[in-house]
Amino acid sequence: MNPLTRAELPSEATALARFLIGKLIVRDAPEGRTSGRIVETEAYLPGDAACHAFRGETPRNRTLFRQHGHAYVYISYGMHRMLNVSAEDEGIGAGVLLRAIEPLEGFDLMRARRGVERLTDLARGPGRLAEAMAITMGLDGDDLCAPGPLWIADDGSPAAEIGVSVRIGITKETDRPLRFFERGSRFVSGGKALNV
DNA sequence: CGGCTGATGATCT
DNA sequence: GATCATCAGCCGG
Repeated sequence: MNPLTRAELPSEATALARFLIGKLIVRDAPEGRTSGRIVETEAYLPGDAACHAFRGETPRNRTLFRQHGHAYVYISYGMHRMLNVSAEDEGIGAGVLLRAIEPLEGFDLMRARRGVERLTDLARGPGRLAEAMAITMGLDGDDLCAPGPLWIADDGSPAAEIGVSVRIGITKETDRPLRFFERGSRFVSGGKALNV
């Protein structure tokens, strides 16, 4: 398991969203380590009305404007946290939403946090992923390319076959093909029709 | 299964 | 005051 450096990450949101499929996200918490293979992402681009950065920088979305490879965390529907990766150069607001992982380490910790047993229910969907990985608002702004509580890595596993679809659950710019996923994975959200 | 709905609060207008 | 990158639970077929 090799930590990813910033230089290895594409600094364009669509390319980064594709690149992250099959990579690892690792959470080192006081209770222990949980990690997973990223199997589903969505890109939110500069000039994209669905992107939180669309109306300019605010206190909430400021990490979207940081150099690519920082964690942008926010709360959705008052209760779910979403984990994103800032995607472009300093000053350009764009991000990649992590929507699902295939759990690799810390199954029981994830089960305890989620309150469910089934492996495929632990981190399928962005809210579930964040809960399983104990993503808190305190992680907003964390550098994913540096040692710390949350980081990304490559385990050298073969490149997955990547499927593409429109993004899920948004109300603007609904026709853009900016959702990426590992084809056929049981750990992808959105139902059978959305994993081919 | 698929479809619908209530929960719930930060954020911005 | 409206909006919202979600989820679990419930209902019907």
